[in-house]
Formats: sequence, C-alpha cells, structure tokens
Amino acid sequence: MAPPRDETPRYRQIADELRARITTGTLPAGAPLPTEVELMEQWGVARGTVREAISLLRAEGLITTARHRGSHVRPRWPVRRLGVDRYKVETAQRDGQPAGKATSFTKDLGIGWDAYTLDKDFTEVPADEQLGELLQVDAGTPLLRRHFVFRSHGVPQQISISYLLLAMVSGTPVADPANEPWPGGNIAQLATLGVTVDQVREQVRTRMPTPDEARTLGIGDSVPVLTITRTMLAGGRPVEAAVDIVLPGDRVELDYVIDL
Amino acid sequence: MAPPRDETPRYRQIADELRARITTGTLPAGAPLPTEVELMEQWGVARGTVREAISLLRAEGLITTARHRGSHVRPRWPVRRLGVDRYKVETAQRDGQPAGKATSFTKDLGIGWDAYTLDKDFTEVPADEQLGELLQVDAGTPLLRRHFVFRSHGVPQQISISYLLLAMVSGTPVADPANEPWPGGNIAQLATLGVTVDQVREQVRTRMPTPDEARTLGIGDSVPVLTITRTMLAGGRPVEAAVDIVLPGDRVELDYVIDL
DNA sequence: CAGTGGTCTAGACCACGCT
DNA sequence: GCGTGGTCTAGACCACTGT
Repeated sequence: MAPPRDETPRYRQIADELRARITTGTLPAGAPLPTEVELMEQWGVARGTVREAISLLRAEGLITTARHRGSHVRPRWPVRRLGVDRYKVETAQRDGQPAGKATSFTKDLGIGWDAYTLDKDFTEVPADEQLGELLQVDAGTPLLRRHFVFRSHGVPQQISISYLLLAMVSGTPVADPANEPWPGGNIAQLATLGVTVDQVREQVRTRMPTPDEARTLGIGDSVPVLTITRTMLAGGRPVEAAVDIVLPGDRVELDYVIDL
Repeated sequence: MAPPRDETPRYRQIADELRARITTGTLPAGAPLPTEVELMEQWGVARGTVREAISLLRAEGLITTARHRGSHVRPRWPVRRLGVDRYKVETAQRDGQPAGKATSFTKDLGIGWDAYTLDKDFTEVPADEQLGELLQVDAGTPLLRRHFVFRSHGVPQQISISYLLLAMVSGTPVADPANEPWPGGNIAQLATLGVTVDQVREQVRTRMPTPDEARTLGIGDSVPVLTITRTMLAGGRPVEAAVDIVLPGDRVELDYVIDL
C-alpha cells in the first residue's frame, strides 16, 4: 500500500515544493498555504503525510500555523539593532540632563519602536553559585532581583532578569519598582548611587526558547532566541549581573564594534 | 475512541515526563530513551502519539535520534568562547614572530581544540549589492571570495565566507589558497600588504541552519546557529567582509567586552 | 532474524473561528 | 453549521543494525 519508494520521502517533497514557493515569493509573506485537505488532494497522500511536511516548514521558521485559520507565510520582522554604543550614549547622558527614556533597551529602538511598556517584578534573593561568581561575592549574599519584560507597541521584545547587590541599593530609589522605567537606564541609575560603570561584558549564546519564553515573546517555539549574560563593572568590580537576557532571534541583531 | 480530554495532550505529557527525566539527570547524557514500542506500552497510546512526543524533544535539542538505534540524550558539548581579544592578540603578534597558527578561529580554541584542518575554496566574484555596501565599493567590483570550513579534531566548528578586494590582494601570497592556514590569521595577512586593521565590526544574529549547514557542522537541524557578519576596517575603510560566519549554537559563546 | 525507527494510510472525534 | 487544524488510533511495509 505504501507508494513507490522513488527517492526522497513524499512529505519532504511536499515541503520542498512549498519552501520553493515561499523563498521565490510565489507565496508572499502573510499568504495562506493550501489547507491540509487541499494538499491531500493535490498530492494524493494521507493527512499525516501532509502534516509532516507542514511541521517541517514550521520547524524551519518559514510559516506559522494558527488553529482553525490555517498556515501562513511568516512575515519578516524589522530587524532591531542592539548596538554597542547604547552604553556609551548613556554614559554621556549621565553628566547632562537624563532627558527622555534611554534605557539600554529603548536606546536600541530604531524606527518604529519608540513607545514601550514594562512588566516589573522586584524580589530579594540570595546569590547562588553562578551569580556569586559573576558578582564576585559569596553564595548567599543578598541580592535584588529585577525581572523585566519589555514591550513596544504591545509586542514583547525582551525578557531580562538582572541582579544588584542588595547592600548597594537597599533603601535607595533604585530598589523601588515604581521608579521604572528609569531615565537613562541601568547605568544612569547606578550613577545616582555614586557608582560609575566603566565596562560592560556580554556573553552571547543561542538556544531554542522554552515554551514559556516563546509565549512571552510572541514567537513560534521554533524560532531560536539570543541570550546575553551581561555584567556591568565599575572600577573592575562587578556591580550588576543580568543572567538571562532573552531576545527573539527573528528580529534582533547584535552589533559590536571592536577597536584594536 | 479518542481518550478523555483531561487537559494537556497525551503526547505533551509524555514529552514532559521524559524532559523531566533528562533535566534532572535520571536520564544522563548519552543514555538511551525507551523505544517507541516501550513507550506505547507504558502509556497505552498509539505509535503516532509516541512519535509526536519524541519529535518535540528532538526539536528542543534535548535528544538525537539515530535510525535503527533509538533516541539518546544529547551530550552537552564543551562551550567554545569566542572572545573579543582574539583580534587584539593577533595585532600584538603582527610585529613579532607569527609563531603558531593563530587565526581568529584558532585563537578562540580553549582547552581541547588545538589541532584543526581547513577546507578552502578561493574564487573571484563581482560584488553584489550587499557586499558593495559593506565594502563601500560599487556593485560589480571584483572580489576574492574565500570559503572556509574549519574543523578541529575532525569536528566542523565554523563555516565562513569572506571577501577581499581583488585589487588589493591579486597576485599577492594572500590570494593563494596554498598559504592557508596563515599564521596570525586575517589581520596578520593584511598587515603583510601594508594594511593595518584597526577596527572590527561584528553583527550577530541567530537562525535555524539550512539542511546543508546542519550537515556540514554536524548538528541536528533543530540546533540553531549563530551567524556573524564581520567587517574589518583599516583607517575607517572596509578591507574585508565576512558575510556569513556560521557557528553551531550548541557549543559556542561569543564574549564581548565594551569599555566605556 | 528480531528489533528499530522512517514512512505512510485511512479512518476518527474534538474545539473553535468564521460566515 | 461548515471547515479548520489538533489530537489520536490501528494498522502497514520498509531499510537497516544488531546478535
């Protein structure tokens, strides 16, 4: 009953054909794919075979599938650039008026990403081993944990979990969530405490999102994320550590300039 | 016939249970998962349901599946760090003896990645629009295209396609593939032509690999890749552009330090 | 040869969005 | 209420790996 074993599996042939239509633009961004039933008829295969093909394309990030509404060609998002100079700009602003909202997030927003909202969640936690190492303190040292979800135009753009030494910020305006978003961002914030950040280290990795992250960022669970572990240092001493900044991989580009 | 619609789908429950066993270490790296038939019996479901669960885990990069040999917990690879100072080190070496093989690739190799081999493929191509913009030349300008596949211990670690202005390198040793790998790497290479690279720009993105890249890098096609577009500048003038450096996302970390 | 995953079929019921 | 994708069943043949 199984059809002739010509060469490549049927479901792969179907996926190949659809992929070609997408990449050549015959199926433009946003266009609906044929329904499963249509594909069954066109190719003369069972539904499972069609679904296998579609799930391949979904895993490649080429399409999205919405329940009851079919699969559509995934539109390309404008790519948001996160430049290195975002930190330098903030530094420059530190001495002048902290006008506008220039967190390291909002600074990055190019065209079209000017308005934004935050979810904030501040708690106090003891340092675990990894955080202790990053911040060069003993495990158990009390930290202020700040969990942010940045959104612009309602679209989630970044998840970040950042840690500050509680002894450094306790009782200051920095420890008060009500003051977020803080004009000038993290670095301006620390400057009000007399801490001058002079070096930022970013460790960049990629991985697939957890189901939770995919939901929060509004991406398919087949779109990879960029993660950054960021350490801010003042005079060689770590003062802030963001262990897991999570960015949607389909619309972010990190831009680094290295002077030799 | 369909079983009770309690809440989460059966295939998801199965995946969740297996995922938990993996992350807690009950199923350690390299351990085999139960076979499909075993899972069918243990959960009392059809094979399709079991396969759905397994394909979920595969998409998350937690397991690999080999034909006729079952699924196994994917071992964690040592993470290779690509630090910013790799370029600075090369600069320092330029004036001294170019001892050893210190390309920007080999410099990055920490413990265990000392021996390596190259695939090289040099051709001459005209600049397209993107390359023209990166190198600040007109489209159509002749370029030397160098395609490398770096391997260490037989394991592919990096694919890169790099472009140099043909007018700059034509007839020089740099244009001769036989001279690769070049001691000291790209920057040392350009130095022999009197070109002093003083700035490197890297644009980092992530995406899923093409089937081709997955095969070349020896990763599953569900492991994301990091891509870098790198421009080297000398006195503000771009002298080299690498449009698509592709790195396996499961074993690479990019490390940037930003001085303010 | 037994057992594995790869592929495929031909049905089924469901919840939900749309018209 | 019709059509969609989501989920599931119960079979089947295949190629290849191991013993």
